[in-house]
Amino acid sequence: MLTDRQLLILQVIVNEFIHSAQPVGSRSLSKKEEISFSSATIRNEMSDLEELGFIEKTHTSSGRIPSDKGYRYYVDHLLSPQKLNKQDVHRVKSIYAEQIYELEKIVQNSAKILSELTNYTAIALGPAVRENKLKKIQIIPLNKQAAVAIIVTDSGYVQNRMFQLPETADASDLEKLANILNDRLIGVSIESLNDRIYKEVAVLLRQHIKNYDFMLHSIADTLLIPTHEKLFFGGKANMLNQPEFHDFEKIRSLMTMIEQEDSIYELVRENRSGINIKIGRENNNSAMDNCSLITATYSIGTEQLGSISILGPTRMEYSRVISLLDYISNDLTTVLTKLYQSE
Amino acid sequence: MLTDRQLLILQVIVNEFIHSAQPVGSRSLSKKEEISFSSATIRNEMSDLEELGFIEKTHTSSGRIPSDKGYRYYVDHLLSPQKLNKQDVHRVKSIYAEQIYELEKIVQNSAKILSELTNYTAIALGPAVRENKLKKIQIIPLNKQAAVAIIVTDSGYVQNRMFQLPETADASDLEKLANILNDRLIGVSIESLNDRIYKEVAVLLRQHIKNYDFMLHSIADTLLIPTHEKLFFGGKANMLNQPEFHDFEKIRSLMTMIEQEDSIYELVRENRSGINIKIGRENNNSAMDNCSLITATYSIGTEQLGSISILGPTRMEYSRVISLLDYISNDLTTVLTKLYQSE
DNA sequence: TGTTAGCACTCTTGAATAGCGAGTGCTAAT
DNA sequence: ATTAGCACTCGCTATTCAAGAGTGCTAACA
Repeated sequence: MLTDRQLLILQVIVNEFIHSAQPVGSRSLSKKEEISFSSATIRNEMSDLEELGFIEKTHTSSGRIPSDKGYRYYVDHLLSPQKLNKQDVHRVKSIYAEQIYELEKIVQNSAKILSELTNYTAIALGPAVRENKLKKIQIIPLNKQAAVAIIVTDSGYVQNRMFQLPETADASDLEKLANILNDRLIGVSIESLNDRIYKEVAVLLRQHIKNYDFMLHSIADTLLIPTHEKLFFGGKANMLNQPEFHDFEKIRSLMTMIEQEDSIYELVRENRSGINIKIGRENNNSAMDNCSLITATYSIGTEQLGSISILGPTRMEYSRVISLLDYISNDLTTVLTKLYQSE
Repeated sequence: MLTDRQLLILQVIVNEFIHSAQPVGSRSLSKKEEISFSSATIRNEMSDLEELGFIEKTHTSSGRIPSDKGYRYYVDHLLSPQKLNKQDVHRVKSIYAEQIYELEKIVQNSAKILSELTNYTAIALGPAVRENKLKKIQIIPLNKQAAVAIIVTDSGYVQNRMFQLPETADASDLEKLANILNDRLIGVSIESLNDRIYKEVAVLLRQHIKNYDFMLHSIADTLLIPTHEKLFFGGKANMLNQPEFHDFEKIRSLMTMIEQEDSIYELVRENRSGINIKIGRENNNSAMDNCSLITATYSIGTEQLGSISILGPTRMEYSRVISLLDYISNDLTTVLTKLYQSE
């Protein structure tokens, strides 16, 4: 196990590197207030810490930087929680300042504010309606060829999707369709709508509507949920301000990765509630080797809805980011619960 | 005026630079097939072209690169239109391959495909509903505190917006509200909805609904249109692959600018129908000094709806991009008109 | 035995220098 | 009017050099 002195040194190294982005050497460490022993002692300790894998050198005679393992230890054991200052809290509260009631907009806004507060990139994973139950479905005809289906779920999420009509459809057909759907699908989880339509609704459609086949596929397609929830970003360009990304190849691979929603989704689909931290290679994505991802989940009541994450360099201000994310996600949960929980 | 030989040289310089991104010198020019005179002659001509402002040097003894003015002349007079090849056409058609009927998704998809085809950044300005007429408005109650208003415009655009309810509101109030709105607002342009509500609807609300004041503001706020139409992007990271943006400051200022929707909107809100080309400083935005923006508009019927643009380096493949944009925007107009034009 | 001072050594960084290659402008010959 | 020839310029790359920061090791010290 590490001695107290080693822990202290590790902690100071990480803190220092987080703020300077420069390898930290024994001499500059020895000048720190909290450190009362000589640079030679520090060198010995650092040598041990390196052997244990907590810190590394960038070249033979450089100062040390924390390794992924070092950050991991720091995050797990050495982190002192930071209280948000008033400006931060005020800023977070401004998420709800405008009168917004759209769930997605609130989430999107959170990502924006969070990225501004941290100067890192924020990623919000939109509300998962997958397991929501259908509360209401309404059909509005648009013209001869198309109509809109409006879906309301039990957690108050509303979506409208357009679908095509068979040539022969008339107003009464649509009304019948709406009635059948409402009759059969209310209370059904969104993810199984498609299935249910083919299994239960099909029969009824056939009885009541001519050309039911076209209508069937059309409405079933429409109610298919997308493969993943929406992603919202804030501060995509912020990483350009981090010194570690002055390396052109690094910034390119990161930016290219961020553009591919699939890979981001892969990173962010984290289910454990609370705060999750992935450091550097723990993300299993070479473009993320120099990045850490901190994720917090938000819910309505007890039902976990989505997450909000900060993507920053491994050298990120863990303490601040964790505090912010924790605060925002709790806040978000409270607000959303109040706004949307069905009585 | 320029001599034929000068035009030829200008054209070859631009073509060459577009493909190599390297300043082009007299000797390499003289080796080109289409050029039958010596490098010394070319040097003289280039000297004249430089004096006229069409080309410039990067340093005293470098080859020449086109100036903004040079590109402008090239675009206006020297461009040979390029026919799309089969793969391109096929790719463009794939925009509509999936059965999508959401206007916004089609536009978004166009931006994505276009960015992939060009390797530049695509920006689509979403449909302007501003001048659309309200065709139908529907209110769906969600819970005690909130309801959704679904707005359908005459061009088939559907949107849902949530709004808050007064404590006292009951189902019959909402029904009344919906009736009043439908009675009074159908045919009214979306941009003047808010106004009309305060001027006409207010009186009626007062007569029929208790606590009408809260309801009035709530629904009026909800129907206020956003300050600008939605923007969709494709290939934001593509510019990282352009050699001119290996300069860190350039890429940072560009990326930061792209993140600010307001400035993009400013660039893209171009009303003339057809193809619009802005080269380098013509964009009046220092982050765009090394970029050109080519914009094409799309419509439903004769009503101009939005635009789709390509943002690339000034050294962009104008001919190809123009052909693509022209094709896509026409296609888009045709498809949308067929899908959405109200009969 | 743990701590520290001292020292030789390593490596990065930035500045200075030189040679190469591509390109220009000018002049004189065609 | 065109072109060959030539001196000159500038960017690019490689090399060298010194300064500075840091390390590891050894020997002395409390």
